[in-house]
Amino acid sequence: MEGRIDRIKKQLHSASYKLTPQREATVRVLLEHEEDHLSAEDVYLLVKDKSPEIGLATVYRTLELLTELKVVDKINFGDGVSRYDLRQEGAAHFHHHLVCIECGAVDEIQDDLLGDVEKVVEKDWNFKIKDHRLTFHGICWRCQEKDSDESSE
Amino acid sequence: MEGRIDRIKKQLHSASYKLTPQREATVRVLLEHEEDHLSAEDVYLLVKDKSPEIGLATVYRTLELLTELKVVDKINFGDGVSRYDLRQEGAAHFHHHLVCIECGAVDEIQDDLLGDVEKVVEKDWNFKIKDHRLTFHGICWRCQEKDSDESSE
DNA sequence: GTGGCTGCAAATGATTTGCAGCTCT
DNA sequence: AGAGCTGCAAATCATTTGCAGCCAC
Repeated sequence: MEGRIDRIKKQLHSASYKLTPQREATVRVLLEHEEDHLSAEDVYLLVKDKSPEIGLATVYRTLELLTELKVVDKINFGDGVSRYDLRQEGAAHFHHHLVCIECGAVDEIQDDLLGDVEKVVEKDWNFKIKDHRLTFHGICWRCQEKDSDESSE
Repeated sequence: MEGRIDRIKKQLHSASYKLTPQREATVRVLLEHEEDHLSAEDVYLLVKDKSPEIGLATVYRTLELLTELKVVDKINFGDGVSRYDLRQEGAAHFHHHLVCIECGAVDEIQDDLLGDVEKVVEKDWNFKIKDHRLTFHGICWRCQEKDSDESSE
């Protein structure tokens, strides 16, 4: 984890930004909650536990900065808030999401499933792809089990 | 177009809603701008041309209603606003989008490119897919031409 | 001592809501 | 007269911005 912070620090420096204590605290929260899909408010509350003086605006500014540097991706699942998701280090493309319409859980798919699809799009639509967003909405495995338990009771 | 309005009217009725003049005006605007990706404000301004008494809140309420009935899909391209996109009649799945990061244009792909990918997700992640969102970000064909023109000048 | 960075409070902008009035039956 | 629907204005919520102070080099 320290190594990862160091690398993010270098990324900041090479874009002439500093890793201030507030920024570091924010990054640490993101690293500690890599599996989650935190909103700015969520991040703010978590950072506040460790660094109570931090302001919400600073968190927003830091998240914006990290988005710009492609350390995180800003995503939107259709509720009113933006969520921030750490990129896998070195990942060429953004991972995909499975959003459960019953329980709201969000799972990640790290595999790149779109290789073939992207070739088709680049060729047939003459579109030079830089990034993508793919989200499936449906029923997660947990809810499928839960549902079949209930119906058999 | 009249047929389509009739069918939407039936959909509303079967969910015990009425096709009021304001709702009809809103639906007509959506049909006339099927290619576009209008925000609520955009729709409001266009409806206002024909029916100046309409209120913005009514447009929001109508768009919400149409989303619930799956007549339109609410989408979000990462700018702060929701956009509303008519579903193709009878389409099992939502179409895909190509967002140009240079000019902002949004093109649609109606083909279902995800058939194989969905099979993999359903099987390997045990996820029952109900819908999806796929958006590519990159350079559209128009900007690619424009860019190469400029560099050869 | 200057520029980057911060916290706070105020501003903004999209969307939602409360409510009184209207419409159609 | 009742239910559904509307327009308006006010409220709400996420996010952004202005600004004075602070900190590190």
